[in-house]
Amino acid sequence: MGTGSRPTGSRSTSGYSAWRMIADELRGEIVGGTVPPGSKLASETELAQRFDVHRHTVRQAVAALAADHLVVARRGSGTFVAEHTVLVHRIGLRTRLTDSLGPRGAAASGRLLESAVETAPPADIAERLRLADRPALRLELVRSVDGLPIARGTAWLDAERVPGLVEHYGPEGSMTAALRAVGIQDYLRDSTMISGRAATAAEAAELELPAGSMVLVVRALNTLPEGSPLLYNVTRFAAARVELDVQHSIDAP
Amino acid sequence: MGTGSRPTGSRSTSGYSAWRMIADELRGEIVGGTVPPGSKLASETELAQRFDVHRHTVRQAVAALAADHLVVARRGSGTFVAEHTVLVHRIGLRTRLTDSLGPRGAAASGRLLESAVETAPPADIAERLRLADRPALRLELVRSVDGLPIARGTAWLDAERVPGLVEHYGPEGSMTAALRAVGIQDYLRDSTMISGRAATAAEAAELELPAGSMVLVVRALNTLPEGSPLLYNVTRFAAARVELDVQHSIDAP
DNA sequence: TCAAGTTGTCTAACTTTCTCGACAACTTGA
DNA sequence: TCAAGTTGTCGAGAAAGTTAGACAACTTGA
Repeated sequence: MGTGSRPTGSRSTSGYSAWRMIADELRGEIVGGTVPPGSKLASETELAQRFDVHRHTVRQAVAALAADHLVVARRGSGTFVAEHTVLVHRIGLRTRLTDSLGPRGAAASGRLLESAVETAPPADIAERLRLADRPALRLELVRSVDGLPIARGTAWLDAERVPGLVEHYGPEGSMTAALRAVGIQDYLRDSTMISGRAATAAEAAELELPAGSMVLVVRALNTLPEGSPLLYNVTRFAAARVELDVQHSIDAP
Repeated sequence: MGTGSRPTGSRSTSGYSAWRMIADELRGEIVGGTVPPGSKLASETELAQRFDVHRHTVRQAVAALAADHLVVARRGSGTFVAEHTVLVHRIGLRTRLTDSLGPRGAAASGRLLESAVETAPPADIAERLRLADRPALRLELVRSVDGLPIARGTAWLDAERVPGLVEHYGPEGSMTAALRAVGIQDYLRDSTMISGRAATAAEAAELELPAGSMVLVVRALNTLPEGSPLLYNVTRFAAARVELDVQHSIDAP
């Protein structure tokens, strides 16, 4: 670290560079609404004074925000807060990833990375899907909007209940459509757990995120209307690109 | 960075130190269930080989995990995955922060940092609470469990609708109890938005987190049973300590 | 046209991180 | 008891990453 006093966490700031902390600070103000979209950010000189660092350090922070498409720098005139383009993912009783992606949902596309039948799935998966000793079907998925990856998911199903599912998982990558093709018309969201952490290297690569980016981990169990478990999903959303909208009311699809 | 090949994001790994990436990797495996609680982590020598770094670098990563109470190192025998102690926060139609904190909810305590009547609240707040030109009451809160801060919240209310609320917000810090004291018996969760980002310096300090830690931002609007808005909450949870449990079914309080 | 203010680029100095080696302290099982 | 394997500690050198200062290129408004 440098010499001056600057925003400092309570402990162990070590290894977390000044420009990163400044970027976090500015990001908080931007997404928190303190600096509205379209407005001009304080100049690099002013920000350097405010955080008591060299202008170049501020530039690095601003560059990071620009890489996230949060701001746009224009030489000669200034740096401006971009229009917020976070996607909104609805979570409700009848959540479908495909049709839940806000205004730009049309451009969404899913891609099946891999599928496999696991004869010995992890114990927690087997328990949640009440597999007993039946094999599990595992799907590895990536969902993108406008060419930008949004989420990396792992889906688990009872392999014997959804024969031929993989063949029906088309290029648009709709789980709902694939399930319909194997005779399952409707399913409901049973439970949803949400947590957050830093992305692993593999996740960061697959989501085209810089190292150390945040992911929102959504673990969801979907059941058939009569209650038996059908689909267990573990989805890692790029936190910088997605916001989750929890639906409480009795479901308006 | 060093010379060897190691887990590397798709772009801009710069400034994100090797030990941090290794820590993210191990954290992903631990919370993802690949390495179950109680099991022994690979030895520092093995991990150094696996990530192609010096043992000292691995030690720094493991030290970070130990600071998060995710692992416990025992000299002579090894490093072990700790029992998971994340708190579970339920989010549902009748969510109350006070009574939603899993098995250890009893030890929870809230603290009022500051309260103020804002004659000119932010536009988005005024709109959500349908304030017109009435003043808003703003409460700044910190919630801790076992002495460890869990969440940092900002609550907004219509100041004229809840006169004397602050005086009733006791040392246990229950919003529900305070509202009851001013005559509001029941309220419902209307909408909940969840996002994630790195903590700002102030948030990290208040939550006693290392710089750059992740927060889950939950923005919730609560209404009276008849539908008029009552309480707008912006709560930042320490992602390392809390998991959100979304309740979909018709509410079992 | 010009001055002031802005972002972009370059080179150099600095600080931190990472590497490397060696040894100590402790636990476990043979 | 002992050997093997583990985490803990120390010191010093090398390689990054980070910060700093000066100047160029561009925009805007007077």
